[in-house]
Amino acid sequence: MFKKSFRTVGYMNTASTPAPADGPRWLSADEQLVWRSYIEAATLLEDHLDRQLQRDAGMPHVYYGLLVKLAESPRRRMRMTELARYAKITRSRLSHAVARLEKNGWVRREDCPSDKRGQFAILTDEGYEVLRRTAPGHVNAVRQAVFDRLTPEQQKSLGEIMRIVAEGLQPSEAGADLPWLR
Amino acid sequence: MFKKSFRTVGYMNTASTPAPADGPRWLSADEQLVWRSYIEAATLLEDHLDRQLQRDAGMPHVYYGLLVKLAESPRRRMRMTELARYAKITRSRLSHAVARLEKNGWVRREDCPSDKRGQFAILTDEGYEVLRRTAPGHVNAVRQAVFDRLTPEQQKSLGEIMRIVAEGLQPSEAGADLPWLR
DNA sequence: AAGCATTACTTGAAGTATCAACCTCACGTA
DNA sequence: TACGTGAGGTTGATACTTCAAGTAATGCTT
Repeated sequence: MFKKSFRTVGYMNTASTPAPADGPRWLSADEQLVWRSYIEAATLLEDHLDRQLQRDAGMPHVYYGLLVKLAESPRRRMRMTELARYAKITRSRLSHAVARLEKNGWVRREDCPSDKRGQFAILTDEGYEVLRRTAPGHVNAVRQAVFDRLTPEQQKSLGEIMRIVAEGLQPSEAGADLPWLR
Repeated sequence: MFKKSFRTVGYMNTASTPAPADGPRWLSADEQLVWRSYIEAATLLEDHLDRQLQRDAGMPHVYYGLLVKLAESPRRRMRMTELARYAKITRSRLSHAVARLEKNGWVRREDCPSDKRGQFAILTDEGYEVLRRTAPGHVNAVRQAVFDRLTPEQQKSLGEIMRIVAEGLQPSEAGADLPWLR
């Protein structure tokens, strides 16, 4: 004898009867495998890169990303809110992060002349130097973990897929699920 | 006149000369775009699911994953180390996590009879109930963010890609880059 | 020009993650 | 049996993230 609803929690419904039309749409067995692979890879990858950068550059991956954005910006500076938007993190998180990077001497702040509420985060020479010194090792880690293992088609596919997912989650779409407000 | 090495930090070398054979292999423009899409999507997605679950289930995504693993295990229990390995997190992190889930009454610990060092993490009825109640909403969030936006081919491709990346980062391969020790 | 909602950003507290150090027990070996 | 090594797991300090609440400047509206 079987329990009536063996494994109906988590992601999958393995009961023999199909879910009711108005009930939850569980993930299929295939979808579930895809999702687990994604979670596992994403977890391992973020972990791996965090460790690599913590060891070689003395900062977590997100912080490294902030320095990169600044390095790519004109005059190596960016408004706090804009930087937060680019890095896909909250302004609060950025505030704390910049505070820490400032302590390291890798970033400094400067008031925005045209908007007295505004702040620029600016990559210092020292910060640039850290980036220059550690970038090769980091790129290498990314290569080894991702690009060297994928065919060109897979790389292309990954790009398309992630672009779609990212677009669907942009805060710009925040109101898109509240159509009654439009 | 151009600076000699414009933008050689971060991920890309945009200088007109190719990198020396023994120098860092920067990401190509295409690779860079793929990588940014990945980082953005992964950041946004993890954030989105964390918020969704924090709001609806009172716990972060990782913790939810632990409950799911336990729910799927025989007798709803798993040894700590095994659970950590499945969830791709460190034992230390798991220890802290289980301590918190224990406080919530969703998990309890039990000594392993055959190995006095060992501990089982066990999903309580209350924990199971939380899962049962919140799983539909979570699956829905995953669907909306990922599966509903991808074609079947893209889903398949995503699964393959992430499986490859995950495999490359398994701790089991930890010694693979130390061939001189074999 | 005086409200008043909004934008830009910061702060502090509480939650979670990481790292190294630690304890206990298991197991092979002498 | 005693020793040494390693496995299973926890702990506490420190770092990072999140959330809610805060300050201050902007700009619209009347």
